[in-house]
Amino acid sequence: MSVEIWGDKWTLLIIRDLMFVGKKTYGDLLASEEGIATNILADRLKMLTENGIVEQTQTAGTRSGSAYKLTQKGIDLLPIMAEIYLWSDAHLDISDDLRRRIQSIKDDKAGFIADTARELSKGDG
Amino acid sequence: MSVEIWGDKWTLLIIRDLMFVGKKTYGDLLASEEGIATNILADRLKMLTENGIVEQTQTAGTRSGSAYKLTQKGIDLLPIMAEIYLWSDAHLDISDDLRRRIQSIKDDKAGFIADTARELSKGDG
DNA sequence: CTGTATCCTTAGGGATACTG
DNA sequence: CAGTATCCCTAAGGATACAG
Repeated sequence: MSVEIWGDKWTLLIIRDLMFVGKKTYGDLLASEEGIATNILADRLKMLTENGIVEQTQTAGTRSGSAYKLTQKGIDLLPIMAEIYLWSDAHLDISDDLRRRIQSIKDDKAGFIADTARELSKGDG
Repeated sequence: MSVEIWGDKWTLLIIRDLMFVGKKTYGDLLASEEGIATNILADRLKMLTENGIVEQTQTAGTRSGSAYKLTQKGIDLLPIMAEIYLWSDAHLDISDDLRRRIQSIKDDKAGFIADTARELSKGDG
């Protein structure tokens, strides 16, 4: 039951950041609000890459594949994340800001997922 | 982002067992395929209870509230679990048996969720 | 900036004995 | 059967120095 992904705090936060927060680089992810350690971040990115959920952008020529992005398999996690947010909205004490952003999921879940997925797929190869 | 729940392997498995496997008692849960330790199980059940996701059935008079069940808040996790299963079906190497059971979610997700929720709510007080 | 390597500490958790 | 209490040990992970 994909416990590797759902049984780890940091993995979840990385996916969130790549999916919704627009983070792309190692440095972006490192600067997460929660303060992940460098070795942990590297370890999780490796695991996610090995599992085909994340990949490094190869802009062929650009030195260092510093950018990460979700693969289609990773993008397919969107419905799960959306449901997690909806549940959080209903049952958790969250910030007004987050609640406002969740409103767009409530307004049109399918649309939100489709739009976000399209955005994440930009420039896929 | 409810990292308590989604960042812990055992918590996820307990919810799964209560939600889909029909387990109710401490002993049932203890006998999980994955082999949870007694102290860990007790700890997680306590955490889930404190978070209002699980409650002990009080059959008023029956000694020892040995049965656990999901609260409404816990039942509301159903859409998330359903999406996790759908994702697993699409992207993971799972058993034929599990795939067969997921088929019923694919056939009618809303119906599956409604039916399961109703089943879990039986005898709520 | 993107990682890798090491060190060191703590907490998670397996095993198991024990209690109501 | 339903938990609690201990013990012990490994592994997760924070801090940080180092490397490409």
